[in-house]
Amino acid sequence: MENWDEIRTAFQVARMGTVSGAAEVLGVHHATVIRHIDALEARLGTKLFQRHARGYTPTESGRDLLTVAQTTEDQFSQLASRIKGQGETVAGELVVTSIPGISQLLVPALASFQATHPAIIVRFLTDARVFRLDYGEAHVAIRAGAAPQEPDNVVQPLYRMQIALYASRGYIASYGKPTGEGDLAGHRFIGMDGDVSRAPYYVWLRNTVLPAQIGFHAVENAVARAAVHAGAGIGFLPVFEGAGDDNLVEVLPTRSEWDGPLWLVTHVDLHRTRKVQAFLTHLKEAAKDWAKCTVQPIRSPVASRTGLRHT
Amino acid sequence: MENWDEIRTAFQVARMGTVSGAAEVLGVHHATVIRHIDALEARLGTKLFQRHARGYTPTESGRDLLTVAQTTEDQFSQLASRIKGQGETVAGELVVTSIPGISQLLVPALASFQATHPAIIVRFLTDARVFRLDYGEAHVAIRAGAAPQEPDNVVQPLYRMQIALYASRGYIASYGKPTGEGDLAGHRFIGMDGDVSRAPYYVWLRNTVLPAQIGFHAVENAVARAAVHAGAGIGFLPVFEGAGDDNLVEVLPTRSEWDGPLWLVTHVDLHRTRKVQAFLTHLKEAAKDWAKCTVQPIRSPVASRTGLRHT
DNA sequence: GGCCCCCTGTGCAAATGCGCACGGAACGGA
DNA sequence: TCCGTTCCGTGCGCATTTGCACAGGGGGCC
Repeated sequence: MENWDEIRTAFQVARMGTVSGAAEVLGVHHATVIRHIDALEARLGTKLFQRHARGYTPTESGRDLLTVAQTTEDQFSQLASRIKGQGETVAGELVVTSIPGISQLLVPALASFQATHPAIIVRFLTDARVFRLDYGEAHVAIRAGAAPQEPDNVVQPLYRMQIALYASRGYIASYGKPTGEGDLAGHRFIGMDGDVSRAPYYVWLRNTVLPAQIGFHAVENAVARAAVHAGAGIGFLPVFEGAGDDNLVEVLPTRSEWDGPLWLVTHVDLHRTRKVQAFLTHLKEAAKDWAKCTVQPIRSPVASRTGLRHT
Repeated sequence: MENWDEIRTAFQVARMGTVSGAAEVLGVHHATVIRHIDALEARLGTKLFQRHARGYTPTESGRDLLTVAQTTEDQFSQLASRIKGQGETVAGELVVTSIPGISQLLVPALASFQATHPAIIVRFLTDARVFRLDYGEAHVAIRAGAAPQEPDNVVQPLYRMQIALYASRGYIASYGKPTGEGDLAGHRFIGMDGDVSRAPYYVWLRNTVLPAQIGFHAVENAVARAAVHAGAGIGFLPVFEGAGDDNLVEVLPTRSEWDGPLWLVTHVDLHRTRKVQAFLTHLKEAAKDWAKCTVQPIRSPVASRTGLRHT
């Protein structure tokens, strides 16, 4: 049953009862309609219509086709309205992705967006691998680091994440608190392997302290955070995490060159839809508040337990 | 939502994930597939797919289209199997039409055909007006009189219906029984108006007796039959009706020139289908038995009552 | 009974749509 | 890092499809 257009033509003929009427509805010449019917009947090997001078009367097969195609047309028109309308409504799935490290920052904004638009279903993908917008894996991505350069992606700055050096109270009790940048000798630091190690503050770290001082290497931000809590050394944390944590002491204040910029990335095809636009404005509004307040960190069981051991 | 073929193309792309794969399934060039997708998206004003080098990933709209078109394809393939198969099976509706006067003859054959093929639904149309086969009003028609000449109709002889002159026992008791063709003076006859009056036996009647002798004119065969039963005069009846009726007396025996030929008529488009062929052979088998036995007439209440009044 | 209108059906020319070819890009494996 | 494969995307020439015009036929109305 190939060639669905011929079915549509036969459907209109069965509905109208005449070739001419169907041709007018379909916006084609009546000769085309006749040819479609002839082709379809030849392929099926059965007459769909009784031809006479006053029009075409559907046979049993033709009436069967009529009912089937009627529902098809209904389905298709409903589909068309859904597709045409869904670009204009804020509803359906919204797939957001980011690196896991900033999920604490984003989840409140996602939750409030979902609360504002109940028809929205949020799907928040956080994974070590980068989800690709051009493969349709997500509507919106929040990326950290250098501005993404991929074509067909709309990139706009979202937030400058301030970074500072922190140590746990236990570490300070054991090794003392450095007085400044020049007083870092003899201290132990938390470093990173992998992509994150190319972040400007880790580059600064490798240029400033001896390699042997970096005694703990992680590949995940969450592990580095836990290491700082556990007193394994001095490590970089976002200010929104470190500032609200009683167990942490700011060793060195933020520096603008350490700032981790966050980028709001969308695919150009989805950027103009109302759903994505609504989320972008919502997220940018939320980002204004990130500068004012700090986020209470969620203590993981491991971090809490090892942190308490030092007190 | 015009152009169902483009929906079908988009459906295959969504199913396969690649333009090339869809093109292979559809049996067209992949350039055609791309053009269909582009046209459909332009008409809908929405992207149905995320394009990338490894293929096409359906968006939310594309996935919606996928599910809708999937059911459509299922429906169409089922429809095709039904239509292709129904020409080969003896099932579904069988619409038969005839003049009302010979329904008693046909109904037993229709009933036994329905019993032989339980999947058949018989619809027996008897009406004063002639149903037109070329308008698809019936599959098979049983016509009486001159051989039908309409084009596109397949006509074959079915049966020669023998006609004789009958009177009720009451009429014979009152007016006597004519001894032969020369003894009809003073008797009263039942005549017909309309098309039936051109039947050869009614022509014979008008040529043989005086107009004033035809004292009762009917437009329906059933009325004429009832008039004979009621003793209103001598009238023509098929032998299969008159011979088995105790209330009737044969006034003049059958003559071959009175014979009412019955014709089996089908439309050329339906003639070759198995369903119609099965019915034609069944009916012709039944017609062989019509010559041997007579049909017990169904007494209408009026005919019975008035007929008894004369006894 | 005659006229008119509507509907079907077909030959022919034009146009849309198709296939083909090539270029480009990306992913995976060696 | 290079090469091979597998995609997508586009310009060009051609074939199928479409539109047009006209003929033919039947039904209804006057």
